[in-house]
Amino acid sequence: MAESLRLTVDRRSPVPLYYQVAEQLEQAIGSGQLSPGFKLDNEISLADQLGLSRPTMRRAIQELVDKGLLVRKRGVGTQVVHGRVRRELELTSLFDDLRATGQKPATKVLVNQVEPAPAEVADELGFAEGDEVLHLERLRLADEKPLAVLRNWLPANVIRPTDEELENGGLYQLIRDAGTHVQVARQRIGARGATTQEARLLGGRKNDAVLTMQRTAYADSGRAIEYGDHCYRPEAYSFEVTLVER
Amino acid sequence: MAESLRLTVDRRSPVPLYYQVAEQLEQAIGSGQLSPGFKLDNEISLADQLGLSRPTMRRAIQELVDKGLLVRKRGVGTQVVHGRVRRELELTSLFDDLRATGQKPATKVLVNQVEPAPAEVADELGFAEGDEVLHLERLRLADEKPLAVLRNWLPANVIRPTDEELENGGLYQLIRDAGTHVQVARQRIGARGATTQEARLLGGRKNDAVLTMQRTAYADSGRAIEYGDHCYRPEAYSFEVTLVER
DNA sequence: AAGTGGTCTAGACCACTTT
DNA sequence: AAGTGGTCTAGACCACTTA
Repeated sequence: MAESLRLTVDRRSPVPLYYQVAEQLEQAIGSGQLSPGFKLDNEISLADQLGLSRPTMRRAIQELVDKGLLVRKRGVGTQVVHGRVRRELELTSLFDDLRATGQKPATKVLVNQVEPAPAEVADELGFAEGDEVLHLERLRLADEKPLAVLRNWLPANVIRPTDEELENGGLYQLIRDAGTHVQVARQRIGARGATTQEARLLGGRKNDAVLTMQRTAYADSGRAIEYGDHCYRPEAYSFEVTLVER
Repeated sequence: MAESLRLTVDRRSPVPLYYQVAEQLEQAIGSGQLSPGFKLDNEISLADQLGLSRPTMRRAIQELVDKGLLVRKRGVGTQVVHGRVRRELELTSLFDDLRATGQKPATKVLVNQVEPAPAEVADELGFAEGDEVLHLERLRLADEKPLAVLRNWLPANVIRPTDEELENGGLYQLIRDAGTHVQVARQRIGARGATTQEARLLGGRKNDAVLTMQRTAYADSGRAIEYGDHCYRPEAYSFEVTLVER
């Protein structure tokens, strides 16, 4: 089957070649230009068409396989996955997520102080109990409606934001601005009934179901940079994950 | 810093070299032989020590970066991530998960019949409304206690299990046994209050918080192979995800 | 300046699937 | 037998970080 795409690469660009190709393929799939089930040319042929080596073309394809947009089968070929493409869970903050989807995020700061780490927090961050940590509690709103209660603890020497800084952007933006790069985060997602305080903040009743997420994030130095314990109004928020068999 | 590890590769083994190395590194991290914060030798040195090319060594390291066990930083090096390692969300069935963690899984079959696809299901599977699908409803128990209500719909020609087969293993095992390889699954995780029926099955009350998961799985042919709508007792189950910035 | 990971090449051989 | 993706090599040059 012939390729109906016009892929191009710009070798003067600082953007990696594999990334340029992956982006164009992703866009072609997202726009429907490549329909579900469409069979791509083989890797060597595609590489030749673009003037790339096979490993580079292969890496471009692998990016989309990892995202769940393409499937590969040895001896057979590479095909576009059937089914709709949804927005993925990424290593971005809720604040950025909301802004990206056109909802108007807002933040109300409830707690912003340095205090000794509670046992659970010290455990998650790899600290000793009682070491000083920055404790944040925020109510996150989207389009003026309460969405989530966000509790976070950070090592005291990462950031010291003002309430105003917390109201104007996401936590991860502040961490990035401080020159710290978050590379890995482990999340545990669950559910429970809302506490009285949570229900009041979120505008529901005690024991209403809330979606919960506990997260520990690590900087590229390998050290723990943040522990978060969040709860969300489940009518307004859910997590999406794509799993790929490798 | 010198490497304190004894990594070896067996070139006669059919197991890929990068995978052999990744496995040994993962085990060394998991066993504590490589402590959090430990700095690995650079890629070229490690490759030389093992008699591998740099791309192969690099791929071994990348596997563990993707799993969130290592972090890399250009100009600096590769380090073991601080913090505990948890079991990951993988493309396995709940049944296998439970067995792997030593809990005794059991299944009670509630529905096992072929019927016309409801609108939502047809939409998720990419079928026309009314096309025939296999509809399953199961109550999953762990150590004799109810854990989850599992509702699944599959194209009618994938499997036709007996109730007994469903009671003795996981759905994914049956799909694999039928020669179908599941490569990609998209999951949406949320929460809500239990319905009356769910509360009765799970041994709770109506409106108790339940953790929910909707999943669409795709075979390596790219076609949708399963849609599932599950709910879990949140005291007994949660999802874990590792996010990696690439 | 030295060392690190990030990208890229141009091949090679193999395992698996389909014809 | 032909075609596909999976693995692997032995280099190369570059960008970034640290000293």
